[in-house]
Amino acid sequence: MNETPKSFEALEARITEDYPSLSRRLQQTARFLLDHPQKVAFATVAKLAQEAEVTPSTLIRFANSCGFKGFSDMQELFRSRLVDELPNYTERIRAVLTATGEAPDSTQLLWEFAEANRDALEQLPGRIDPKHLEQALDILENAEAIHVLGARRSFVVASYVTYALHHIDKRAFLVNGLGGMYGEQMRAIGSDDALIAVSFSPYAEESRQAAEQAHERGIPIVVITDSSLSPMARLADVALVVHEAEVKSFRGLTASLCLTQTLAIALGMRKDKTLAPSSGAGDQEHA
Amino acid sequence: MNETPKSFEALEARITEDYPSLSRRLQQTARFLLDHPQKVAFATVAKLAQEAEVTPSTLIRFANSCGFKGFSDMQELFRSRLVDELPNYTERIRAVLTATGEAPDSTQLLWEFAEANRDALEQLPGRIDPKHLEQALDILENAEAIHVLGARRSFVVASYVTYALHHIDKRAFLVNGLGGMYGEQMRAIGSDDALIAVSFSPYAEESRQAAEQAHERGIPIVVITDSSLSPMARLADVALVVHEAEVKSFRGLTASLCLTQTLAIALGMRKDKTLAPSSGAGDQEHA
DNA sequence: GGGGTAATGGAATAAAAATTCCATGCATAC
DNA sequence: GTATGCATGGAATTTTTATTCCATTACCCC
Repeated sequence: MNETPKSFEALEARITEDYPSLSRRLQQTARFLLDHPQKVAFATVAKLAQEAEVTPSTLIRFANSCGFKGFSDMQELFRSRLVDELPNYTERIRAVLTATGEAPDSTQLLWEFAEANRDALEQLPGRIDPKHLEQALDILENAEAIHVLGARRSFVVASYVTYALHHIDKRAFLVNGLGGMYGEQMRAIGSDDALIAVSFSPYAEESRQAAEQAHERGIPIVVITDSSLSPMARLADVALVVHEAEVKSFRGLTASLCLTQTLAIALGMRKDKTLAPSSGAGDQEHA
Repeated sequence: MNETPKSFEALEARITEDYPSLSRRLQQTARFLLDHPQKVAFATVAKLAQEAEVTPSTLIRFANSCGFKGFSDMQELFRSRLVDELPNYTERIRAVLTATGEAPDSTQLLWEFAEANRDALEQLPGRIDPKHLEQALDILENAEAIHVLGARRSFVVASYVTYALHHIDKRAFLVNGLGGMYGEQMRAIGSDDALIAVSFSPYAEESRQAAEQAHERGIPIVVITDSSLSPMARLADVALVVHEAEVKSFRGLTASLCLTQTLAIALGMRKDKTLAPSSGAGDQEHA
């Protein structure tokens, strides 16, 4: 047996290394521990065992297999890790920012971005009108298939929406303009389908044109954009307006992703409710 | 006796207020608690008593005098402080959630997602090792061009990275496997280039193979993944591990996006510093 | 200075938690 | 099939930790 890890990082490395050779339950334990170091620091063996869905014995065995005398011994490392971390978020940013020269610029930046995006997310739910959200869901629910349009920065969101829709078993197509075929892809939209158009400033012309075309055909359109003044908004049956974080003139996407994630899961829950009123939406794995 | 404090802040206020009227030992205890909240969160009554140079009984008495049922009860607040920092937000969610019938499910869900993603973002900067971040930037800075690999859910992140890199005028290519040409695209990577591989559970086999191939060729690899147990992690020159929010078995992407955003901008700032030391990174528009 | 009151320390007790141990299950090799 | 070895769950045990209680001390008012 190797020597026992002396720091959290060492433990992490050790677990990573040993992982493949561990038994099923011990692997399960390993994953839980690395995924929830926070909880491990505080909770008791019994509580953790319950959460990780293993028995207390397994936790102890795991600790032993890492070379610790017992679970408590291992827990020490999880705790020491938290002690190093500063308690208050804003304080910590300030600490990093003022200690110029010590912490690298990149880490300061990471704190700034995280904080800015957190702000954006905090404001998001309050700014979205519940009525609009429901209307969007109505449209999507009634659609035979959903086509998703988004260029440049919006492409990221569009591809995520498509991915998420697939996961709830909703037919979805990403209008990606591959081979310069925006027009062709848009014409392939059936009359019972719907369109989700994502568009952020500076609004890509090709997206606008494509959306206009769909609008003329009477295809229902849900627009996700960053301003109600967006040229897309007036084409929309429902427009969802998202304010993104901005750091160093660079806009984030977290709020939009959060919104689209919600759209997809809410849609999934509606489907489940229709099909089997008793079950939840929790049956897609690792989505 | 007043009611028991429900948050660490409330407790702090309460102690401050009561302080003058406390006995000598209790004052001593109060000072110790406020000076070392960190320790209080973790240690046992006996240990703390020793450190504070009072007896265990005194600690218990103190907790009781603040209105708690026992010491453990009070310790809860010291712990919760280290874990979650905003009771306001959670309260708001709960308010929305309990007012069932009024707000539609979808809006509740939006609040949940926003909160979960905020959590993920809160933990992100503390979990990323500044050294790793710098190493990743070193690799990217020295690369002639950067290739970005990511399938399925990771594709969203990969395409965002590519987009962001273009915006800081770094040559970037998205390895998208279009036409089933993963192998071909990977072989097109030059010997002075670098690879960013994004991979989340369930780890896509095609990504692993592609990364393996690059690894054998000695191409520097930066991996962005959700667990240090990821099969990609061992191929990496630097592995950045991100914990994403999870609601209803559906994982978010906000933390990963935030991290990649940071990588791109930090890289941009380095370039600017090299070219014209006086200016910042703020010259790309609406990126 | 004496009697009372509140504070304190420490030992005894109760509660909770960690750990051990064994019976059972499961898979694999023969 | 059967036997063997490791993995697992759960109950029993031990250890640790929190709490209570009471004897002692310090302080204050009379």
